[in-house]
Amino acid sequence: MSQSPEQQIVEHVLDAIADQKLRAGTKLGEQSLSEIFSCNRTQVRRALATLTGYHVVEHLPNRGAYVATPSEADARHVFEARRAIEMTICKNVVQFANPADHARLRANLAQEHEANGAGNRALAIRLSRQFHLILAEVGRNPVLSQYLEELTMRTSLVLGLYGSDQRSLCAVDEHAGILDAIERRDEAAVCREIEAHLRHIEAAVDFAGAPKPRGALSSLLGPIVIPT
Amino acid sequence: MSQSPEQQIVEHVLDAIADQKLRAGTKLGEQSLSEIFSCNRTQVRRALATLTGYHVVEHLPNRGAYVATPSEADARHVFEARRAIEMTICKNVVQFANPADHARLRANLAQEHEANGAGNRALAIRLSRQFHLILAEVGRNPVLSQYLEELTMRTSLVLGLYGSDQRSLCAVDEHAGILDAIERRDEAAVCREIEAHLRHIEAAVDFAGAPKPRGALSSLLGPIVIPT
DNA sequence: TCTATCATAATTGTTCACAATTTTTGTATT
DNA sequence: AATACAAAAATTGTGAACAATTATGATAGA
Repeated sequence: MSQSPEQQIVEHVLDAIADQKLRAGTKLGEQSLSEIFSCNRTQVRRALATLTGYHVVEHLPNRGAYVATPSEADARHVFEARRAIEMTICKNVVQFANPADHARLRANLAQEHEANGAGNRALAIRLSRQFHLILAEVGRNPVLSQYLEELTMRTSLVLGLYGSDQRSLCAVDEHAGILDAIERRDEAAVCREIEAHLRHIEAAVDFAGAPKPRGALSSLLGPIVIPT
Repeated sequence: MSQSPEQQIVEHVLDAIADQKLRAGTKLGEQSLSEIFSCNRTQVRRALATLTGYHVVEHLPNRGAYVATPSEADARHVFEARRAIEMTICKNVVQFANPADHARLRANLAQEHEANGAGNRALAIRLSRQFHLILAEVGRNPVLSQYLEELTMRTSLVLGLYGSDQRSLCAVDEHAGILDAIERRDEAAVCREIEAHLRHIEAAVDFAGAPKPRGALSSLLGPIVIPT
């Protein structure tokens, strides 16, 4: 039932990054992780290698693994890649989306609104990312889905590192606009809006401001403490 | 000077796949590889994990690693992703390319012509792939470059698996047309031509024909036999 | 007080032996 | 012959010990 320790570590770290609980620069010590997830160091090692492949972890030889610290250039490259990929995804979405898909997106949107209303920032961020990932699924191209998963992760890292002004969260309304256009099957509008949306997010990033300090690993990750 | 065994294995396997010497379905045994590259099995293991991350190797638990066998759907998804990514790359190329970049592309094109004239199919394929990778470099977005590297690899796998009629090699002329448009800084033309080019390659793939048989590992890879 | 040096501790990297699983081979039975 | 079963061989997976490297902290000298 419960998956392998390796997958567990990968997913927990990804979640923690997406939720901005794990910040850029945080050291991911092998021993710490093996204790937190009560598993062998070998499996930690593999998980870290996988995360390094996703570009969300940087591996310094003999010095350990750290949550990646993307530069401004990295960030801009990630945003450009997102525009390229999400544009194509959206074209597919307009073509393929059925009522069930629409419902799924609507449901996510409602949750997003609710989280925003309740001031639950962490949940709002997570649901916002989720919206894009659902779009990718509906687009029915696993290759693009996988790339977007990686890119949204890296985006989370950027937003956590450089921060963004408060308006970026109001972008929920942009999601609503995109979804409306999708239901109208108005491809041109969808493309226009998704691109604008991504540019707004990028514009909201404050690269001038000093990168925020890194957090500590501590018990941010998996409180999977088995009391035996 | 000489890189780590792990990188060596990764690059040799990627080269062999790009050159279509290693075909889809070929088993990559850990022992065989460790003997061929005269290194530890651990390093083979890591290399195979990396290749799995690139989607060019499939890992079946307890059964070993095999050169991936993309389905027709996989292939179409890869081509669509390529269109999305190379389109954006090309826009950047038109914007950023300087005379040195033009020269680099011209040089590659000349080699391609030569290889075709000499009937050196393997070299022609390699140079054709190279052309796209140089474009990516000139586009100056490492994120897109890396994705394209992976996607061209997977394309090689597809072409090797399903084969393509002879015309696909004549596509060299399309490269020439693209380069011309780049030098004219005609963005619209470049985009139109690169998309057409990619669609031609996809159209040339014969999915109806039975997948070609897999090859043997044998000594296809690294003849790095150290006679001691 | 600051810096340099050295010993100690902690962390990462590598190797190897053993366990678990799958594949192959051989044999017997129908 | 063909199939089913069982033993043997080969292959993959795991864990732990050992080596190498880096970080830490104490001590001595300026």
